[in-house]
Amino acid sequence: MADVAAAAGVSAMTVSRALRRPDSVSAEVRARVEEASRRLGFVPSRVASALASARTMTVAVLIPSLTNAVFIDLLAGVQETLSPQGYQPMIGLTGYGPEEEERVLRMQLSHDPDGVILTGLDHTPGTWDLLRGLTVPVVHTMDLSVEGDLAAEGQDGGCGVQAVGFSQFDAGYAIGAHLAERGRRRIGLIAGQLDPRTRQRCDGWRQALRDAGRHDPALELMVPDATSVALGAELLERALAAHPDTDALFLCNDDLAQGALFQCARLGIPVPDRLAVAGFNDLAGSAWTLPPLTTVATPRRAIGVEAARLLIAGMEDRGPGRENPRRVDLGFRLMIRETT
Amino acid sequence: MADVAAAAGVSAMTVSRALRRPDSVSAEVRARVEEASRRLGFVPSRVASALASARTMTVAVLIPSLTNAVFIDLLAGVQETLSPQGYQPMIGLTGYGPEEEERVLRMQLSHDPDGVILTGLDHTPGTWDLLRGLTVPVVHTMDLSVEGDLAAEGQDGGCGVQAVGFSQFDAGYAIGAHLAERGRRRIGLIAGQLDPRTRQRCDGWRQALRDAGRHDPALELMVPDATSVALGAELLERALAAHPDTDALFLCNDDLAQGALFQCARLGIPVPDRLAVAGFNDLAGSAWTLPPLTTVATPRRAIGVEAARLLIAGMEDRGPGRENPRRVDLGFRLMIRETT
DNA sequence: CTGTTAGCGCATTCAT
DNA sequence: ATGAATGCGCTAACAG
Repeated sequence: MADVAAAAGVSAMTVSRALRRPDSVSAEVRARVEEASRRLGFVPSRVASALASARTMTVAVLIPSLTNAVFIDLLAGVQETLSPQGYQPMIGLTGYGPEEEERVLRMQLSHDPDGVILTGLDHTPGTWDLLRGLTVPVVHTMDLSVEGDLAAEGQDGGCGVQAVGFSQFDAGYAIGAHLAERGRRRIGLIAGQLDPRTRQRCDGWRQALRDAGRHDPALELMVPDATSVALGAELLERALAAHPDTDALFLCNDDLAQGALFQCARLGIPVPDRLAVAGFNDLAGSAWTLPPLTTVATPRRAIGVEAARLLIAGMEDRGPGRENPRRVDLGFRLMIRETT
Repeated sequence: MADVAAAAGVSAMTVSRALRRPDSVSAEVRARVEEASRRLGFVPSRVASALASARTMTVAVLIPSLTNAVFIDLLAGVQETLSPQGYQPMIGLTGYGPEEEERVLRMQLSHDPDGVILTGLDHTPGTWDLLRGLTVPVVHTMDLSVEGDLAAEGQDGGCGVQAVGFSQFDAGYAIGAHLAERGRRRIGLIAGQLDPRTRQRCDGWRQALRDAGRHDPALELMVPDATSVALGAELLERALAAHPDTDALFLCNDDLAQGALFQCARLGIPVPDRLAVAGFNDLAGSAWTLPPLTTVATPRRAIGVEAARLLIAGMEDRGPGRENPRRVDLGFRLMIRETT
């Protein structure tokens, strides 16, 4: 920067200003600085800038995994919103574990991010401690649960928690109610990857069936494994073997549902005539299965975009306190297609 | 750090040492420092560390997009390898455009990464310039093409280029040869997302058909759009409408192939009896389609892991020059299933 | 094995 | 609108 300053015949400070806020210097000086800067191939050091200004222009983004398309979409929304503003997302992978999340968060915080985006509201007390100690904005995503909510408020010491997402419970309820409305009587559940959000969906589904007077716990098949097409195929077979009279199934993620659909075709089980099938998330391809899959479309990308927006708002205004607690519900859409 | 030093009764320098290389201080001092550090909740500032030591512990990772599972897998391999070593990947999205790649790279470089991982070998001259000017290791991935290779060597001024991947051309050739061996005579091609790697696959396929004396350019359907299940379904219909006698199809990515398979089922076209179908990449679900999809399994994750390993090797030894140019071919596997 | 000195490259704060 | 002085928090280099 000193070299550029010398070349432009100004002080280093003026170079710094000219490059960051061009209209804070005279037009003539600006031109000279820009020319010199370009000619010398000057690239400002963000590290030095960060140390001097206490702004790293990075944002910590913690998600459970890269193998679930849901979080990729979330990430894409975050990235496309932060990047144009000059912020660099730093990905942290928690592997669905609150303890690992705390560990990863600790690592990320050592980079002094200007903001933090987390998945879910289920964090360790240690994580809540860390978050409470931060002076930068924090946004939680994907989860808006009432229980988690209250717990969060409590944990966060009444300081308020920003969250963007939708009600997993309500979405699960919607699917359950839809299946019941279709006149199905033996409605089963297949779930994998039992994180809190999956559980809430299942809770919603269960409540809907109870409200319809058709809940049978025996028809619930829940396993801890990561969801996949292969697992869906396998679990469908297991579920039907155990309860051949099942006439509808809710699978907690579309990859499971797609696998189940393939397996139905293989086994010659007519869908939806003999078995109705519903998925969750409306993942790629779900509109094209045979028959097209009934599912719940979730606004993952939009959640990422909105979370990033809130964060930017909080990072821009360098006001004294943290901004107002806030909750953004982006809803969901029941996609009734042909498997139900 | 000064506070920790005071609490432990040592100098700040000793705290720094005790925390970074515990065995460089006496056991007693180490214990005192660790205790004080923990008690005060000290988290070293990486920004300051970076400025003082000229090592940011970050790595720039440039990929075309987050919507193609191939690059997610690559990214996962990179992340799982870098993260345990304390390196933080910084994702940059190029949108498949060399110009955008250069722009993004410039941004990333302002963060002073300790290493750079890129996708492909097709970069702008400006990008090559930037890379040549770096003193940190650079690894290119996914592409090992001879042409790109030579170009790269030229561009890089004989300095040598590190690349990890497989031969897209050979993989395409393998699929073409397989289809020909199966006795198919009217073998078509459907391709989207026409980046250099896709083109090389197509080139390989084309060469195989020529070698078999069965290449008909009329059966090639290439569109610039991003690949997807929906696009596969649509293009299958278009291809068959234009050339009803087609008896085999290579689709340049599995999502296209899965869509094509769905559409065949809808149109009542027996696979493989009337039409053989082959995909590429062996994406999730391809082993479960009806019938299971013949495709080429590509080592995306392994490429990410190996690229990160090479990078780490280069970053650890702070030797004078860049390490030896090197090329790592991780190969591919033809997965013959039932669609051919 | 430990401490001292100096400086990484900027931006904040104040002065002009 | 521009410049000078100062320090961000840590580590390299050297001394002891």
